Amino acid sequence: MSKEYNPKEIESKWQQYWQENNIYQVENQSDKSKYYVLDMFPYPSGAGLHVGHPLGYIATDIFSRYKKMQGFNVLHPMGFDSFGLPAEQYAIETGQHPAITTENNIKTFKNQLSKIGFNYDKNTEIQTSSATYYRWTQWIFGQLFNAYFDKKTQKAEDIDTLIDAFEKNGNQNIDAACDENTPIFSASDWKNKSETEQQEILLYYRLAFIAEATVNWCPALGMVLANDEVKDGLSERGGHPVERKKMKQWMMRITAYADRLLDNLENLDWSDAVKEMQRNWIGKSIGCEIDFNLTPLPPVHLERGNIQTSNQSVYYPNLFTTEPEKWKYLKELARNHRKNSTEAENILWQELRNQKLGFKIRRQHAIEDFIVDFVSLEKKLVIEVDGEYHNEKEQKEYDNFRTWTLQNTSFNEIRFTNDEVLNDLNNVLEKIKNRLKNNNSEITIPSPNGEGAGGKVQKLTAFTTRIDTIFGVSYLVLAPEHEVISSLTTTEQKNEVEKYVTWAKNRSELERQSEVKNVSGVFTGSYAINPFNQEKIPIWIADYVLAGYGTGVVMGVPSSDERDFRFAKHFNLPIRLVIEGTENMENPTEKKYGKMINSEFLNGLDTKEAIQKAIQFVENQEIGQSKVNFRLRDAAFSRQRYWGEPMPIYYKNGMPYLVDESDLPLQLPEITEYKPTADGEPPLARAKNWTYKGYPLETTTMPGWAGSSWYFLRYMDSQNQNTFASKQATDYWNQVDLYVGGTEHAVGHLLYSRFWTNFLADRGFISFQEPFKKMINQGMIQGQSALMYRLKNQNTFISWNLRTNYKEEELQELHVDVNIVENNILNIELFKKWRSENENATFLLEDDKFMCGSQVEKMSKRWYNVVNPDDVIEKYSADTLRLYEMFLGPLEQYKPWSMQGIDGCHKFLKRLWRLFYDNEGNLQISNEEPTPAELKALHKCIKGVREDLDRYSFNTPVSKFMILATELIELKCYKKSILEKFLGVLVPYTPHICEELWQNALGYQSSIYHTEFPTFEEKYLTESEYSYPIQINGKMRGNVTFSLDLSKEEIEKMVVENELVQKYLEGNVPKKVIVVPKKIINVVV
RNA sequence: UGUGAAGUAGACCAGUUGGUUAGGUCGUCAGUCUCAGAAACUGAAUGUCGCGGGUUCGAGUCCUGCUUUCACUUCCA
Repeated sequence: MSKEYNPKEIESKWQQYWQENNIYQVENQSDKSKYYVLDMFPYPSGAGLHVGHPLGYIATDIFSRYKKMQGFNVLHPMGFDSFGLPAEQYAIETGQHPAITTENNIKTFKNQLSKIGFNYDKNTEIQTSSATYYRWTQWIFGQLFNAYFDKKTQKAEDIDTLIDAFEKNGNQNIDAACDENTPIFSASDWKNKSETEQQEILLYYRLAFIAEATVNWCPALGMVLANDEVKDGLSERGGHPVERKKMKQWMMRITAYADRLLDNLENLDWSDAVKEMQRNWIGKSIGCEIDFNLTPLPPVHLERGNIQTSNQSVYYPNLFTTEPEKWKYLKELARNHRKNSTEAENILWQELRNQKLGFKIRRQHAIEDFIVDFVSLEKKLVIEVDGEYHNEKEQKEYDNFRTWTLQNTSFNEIRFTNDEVLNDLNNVLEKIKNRLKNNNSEITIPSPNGEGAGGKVQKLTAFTTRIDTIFGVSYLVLAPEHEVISSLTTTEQKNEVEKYVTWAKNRSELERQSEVKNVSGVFTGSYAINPFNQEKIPIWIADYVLAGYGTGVVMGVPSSDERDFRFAKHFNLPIRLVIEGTENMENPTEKKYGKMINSEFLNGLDTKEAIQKAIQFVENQEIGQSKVNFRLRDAAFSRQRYWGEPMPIYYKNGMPYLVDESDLPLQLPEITEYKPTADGEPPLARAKNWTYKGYPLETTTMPGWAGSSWYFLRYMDSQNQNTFASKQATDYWNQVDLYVGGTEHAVGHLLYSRFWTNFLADRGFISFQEPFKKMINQGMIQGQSALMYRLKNQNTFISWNLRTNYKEEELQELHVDVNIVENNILNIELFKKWRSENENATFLLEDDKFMCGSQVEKMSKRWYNVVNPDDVIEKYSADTLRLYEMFLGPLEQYKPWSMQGIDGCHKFLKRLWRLFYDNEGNLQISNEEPTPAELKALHKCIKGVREDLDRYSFNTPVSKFMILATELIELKCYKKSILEKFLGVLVPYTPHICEELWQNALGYQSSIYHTEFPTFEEKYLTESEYSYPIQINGKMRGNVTFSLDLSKEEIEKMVVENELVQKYLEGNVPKKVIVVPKKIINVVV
């Protein structure tokens, strides 16, 4: 019987053979070292696979075969993330149970996979929607419900520990991750609470908890989405608009793990891109919260003067800054003060009097209840000189009270110590001058504090990471949603503010994000006081401030923040430079770090020092504290859906309780319709008797990421009935050694599964914190669409290169099915059949062919560029498909699918076949001893392939196989000892053909899969002689052969004497001779 | 805006710590086979390694500046 390479016959044969012999079966206990390879959990969609899907599976299949042949016990399972939206949507539309659709889809999926030659241990397969699986998803949920996070130990602990602590000491000494509004209570408070009240408190601490939260509600999908499921204000799935809505929700306290999730990234062998995305998503920023007091409305009785400024008349208090009644008493006091003034006061007075600084300064002047040292009534600046006693606590309080009062009267205050005046008078005068110049009292509009919300708002707290720039603050901005807005808006500004807030609130998330560059905002009319220099700064509202981040209040520092800069420019607010070197810059925000200037006690410090010193000041003054902020929010866990895991929760007096472990799984009930109920309840509300022990059960289900957050653990021990996976199994298999999948899960699945794994480790169920040690993100395979032109309104198609003969508006560009185009040449017959209207079309040809154009875009049905792997296998073979997908390029890279190269791979397999069988199909294997040249070619290949695979380079071995085949053909080498090693390195890539040749051509009785991966031996690559390339001045001039036994010096000597070298030397003596053994010789003239 | 990746023949990719005349596949061309074509087989040609500087005996590889492309990200104070 003659033997041809007939893939159809051999491929199905061996697929069956492997299956029957169960050669992929995994032992769960072994003395061998383990290796765990995993593909990202597929969702079995109904659409079937296209050629891009198996890319990662082929790579992992190759890698697990490689590892197995190296003697590892390899776990490489496959299963299905089978809860999900498409099946449910289909159920809503057709009434068919999602379980049935899902089952069918999985069947198709598995069928397609097995055709490619993948084989998985059947016993390990899991499906998230089967009760034997989700029973444990529910159990883990229960563990999360019964746990809280201790911040001191940075670990999750049993909730009972917390209850014990409450009973003994209340919660004063507890440092745990909890709700912001958790009240403080004592042990007796706790004991006096009812059970319901106690449960309510516990919800503030549980890692799985219910809370009123603003969620992303998608009305079209009828469900709540997690932050990572929303893109640009639209749902990731389906692209429906998403709105913010307050709802009671199950949540996961992932924020408790923010620090751990961030720190652990360090040790993961993942791409920098994904790590960076996770870092950004967690968004840790270390900063400082700082209070800004508001300037209140001056008491009415002070308004007795009238000062004419440039163009308007504003009321201000004049000389008489206290009431006549008070003045009677204060007059005496003031006189005494003048008589007994300190040395410092006297020295300063000499410099201030007679308008020496350009303004009239008064001495010992009474304001309200106080007598101030010096004052400029015109600029409303009070100058105080403090004696020693000002450092005492009581005096400090008194001073603060006075400062407050002065601010009430719209006076500003500048204060110096005796020492400063005595030792550094010039500096003091400089500061006073500056303040007199800058104190812009003319525009002062007093804050309405005392009106509106009853004057309760006395301060605003801002969050900043750059407290060092505090002296550059020229305004405050609030988010439009901020609740204090109404109480601090002045009557004059009320209309404008209301208009703006309404406008800003009605803008969709999408608009807000896409119009980043548009500056908008409105002034509230109120002012706050910079606690560092008592300066008065206006308070604005702008939508570039997000209510959900920090405190919703930003201190505007136009000189060092891009957005603040734009804002200040737009609204003409002052820009104060605080960093050295920004003085002459058009945009000072381009230099963000450096030495501080114009910043009083921070001057001269660099950014880091200044931040520390400023935080110290803030904390000493008790006007704020250093604070760490995260962008990460707690994750919404409820879905108003049917096709998901039911929560093992029932309600007693409105409080959630866990279903007993022994009653798990809580089975998904059968219902007749999968839509929400008429009054908006989730579909589970339709279920009959949806109760537990007479209490109502939770009606929302778990999100898609619940099941996929721990599936890699179940694979380790998928049949276990007693636990989610035995400790023995998880200890043995440990982390996933190689995880392959797309980048689209960068912040969703990959963050949640890290969270759950960390949690399970904390609770002692497993002994490692991180699920995936090494990850490779495969690039997408893009489609290559075929394009053609048709004359508008005519049934005439134009071959591609003839299009230039027509005007653009005469032509219509169309996509054509790529499966009927080969090498850009259209198969006209098939095209006519493709669409009935093409039957009678006219074709204008070039060189008797109809050419198409091509374009790379996403592989999608819409563009008719989907290539189905089944078709490729039908036309070529599964081995060809596997080889070619790897050959396309590096795994991580995005690359277009093109049929152009696939021929080459197919030809390679045919050439391989011909090494075993001659043209007539006769076996031509010989048992001769191999020659050194043959061994060298083989071992060069083995070495290369091993090195490539060890660094996860899957495309490069392919070309090494091709080179070896070509070399062996050239050498006419049909020797068994060489060819069997060749099959050994090749079998992970093309298992079918290799198994066939192994058993039927070479005559082995058992599977090639059980052989060892060929090892490389250095001795075949080393030679006794080496033909050295000779360079003269770095240029190649020829080759000279030397024995490898010669020393460098000997070679040097011989090189110079060499004819060839002599020719180029032209009688000169070489300056230098470089000999690199086994590499090169370079002669420098 | 930031982060990451990448520019090597007509196309898609290799090129490991600097070291031979930069490789593989497709395509192109020629030959064998054929009445002819397709297929198959055999062979050949094809490169300013994005641009400019630098380091070195020697640079596709290291450093630096510029430039182009792609992916993800994007008001986080």
